Amino acid sequence: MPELPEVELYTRYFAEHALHRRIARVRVLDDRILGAQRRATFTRALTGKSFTRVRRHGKHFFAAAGAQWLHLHFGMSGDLSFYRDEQPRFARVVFDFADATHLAFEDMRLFGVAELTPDPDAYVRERGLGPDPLDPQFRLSDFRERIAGRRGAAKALLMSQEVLAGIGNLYADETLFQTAIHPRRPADRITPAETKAIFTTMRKILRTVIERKARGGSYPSRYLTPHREAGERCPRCGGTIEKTVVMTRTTYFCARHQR
DNA sequence: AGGTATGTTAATTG
DNA sequence: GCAATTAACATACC
Repeated sequence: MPELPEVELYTRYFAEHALHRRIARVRVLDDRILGAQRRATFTRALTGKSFTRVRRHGKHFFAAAGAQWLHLHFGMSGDLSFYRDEQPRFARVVFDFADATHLAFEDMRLFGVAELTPDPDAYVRERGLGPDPLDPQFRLSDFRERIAGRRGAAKALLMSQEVLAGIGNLYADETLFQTAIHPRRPADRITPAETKAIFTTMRKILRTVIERKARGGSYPSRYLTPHREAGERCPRCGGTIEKTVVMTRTTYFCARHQR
């Protein structure tokens, strides 16, 4: 599930519950979640430490502990659960704190990763991740430079983590819906005005969704997201929502106002 | 039973 | 050679 807004909420959740508690024990319940790292390396580095601060870049989460950073990627089904008694069914890594509370990293489908990294900035650089759209340093001019020369589908552009870090299938569709751009439009046929609209609208969407979800709310009714079903009425123009596949991903759009 | 799922990457194609 | 596309990954649920 998680894209940038959801990972932002996980980050806040982690900061609220898991910071400054002594890690008495680290339990890895399925080694496949660790990627290339060895279990002993992972558990040894974190045991006895405590998480002191958190960071997020796109869909990537980092928490400082001692000299290392815990890096989590939530894949398609990752989630966090802070609890006292009931360990979640799909917990893959559990941090047992000294005060008898626990934080579980759950991931049913195992596309996620839990690992250590010495430096989040270096990680982002080495991975070639693009800027976080909500970073105050991120400018329209940066965005223009990053998309220059690209020819693929508009949707592929927004979903590329090298262009921008954090947009996935859902918010790519939502951004294109609100800027009236067809998901298959070639990137080199997006006008400068549309590029600016994407830049502004995308960030507004991310901020709005974070705020709404933080208060336990749902998506605005004029958004595409609550109408992600073929045959639904478009809340902007009254057209019909269509379902198709773009770059192997299920895509919803309004064939009347998205061109 | 089969298709589907809000992600990433390795492999393949153009 | 580089950019764009596709296949593969693992698992539960409708």
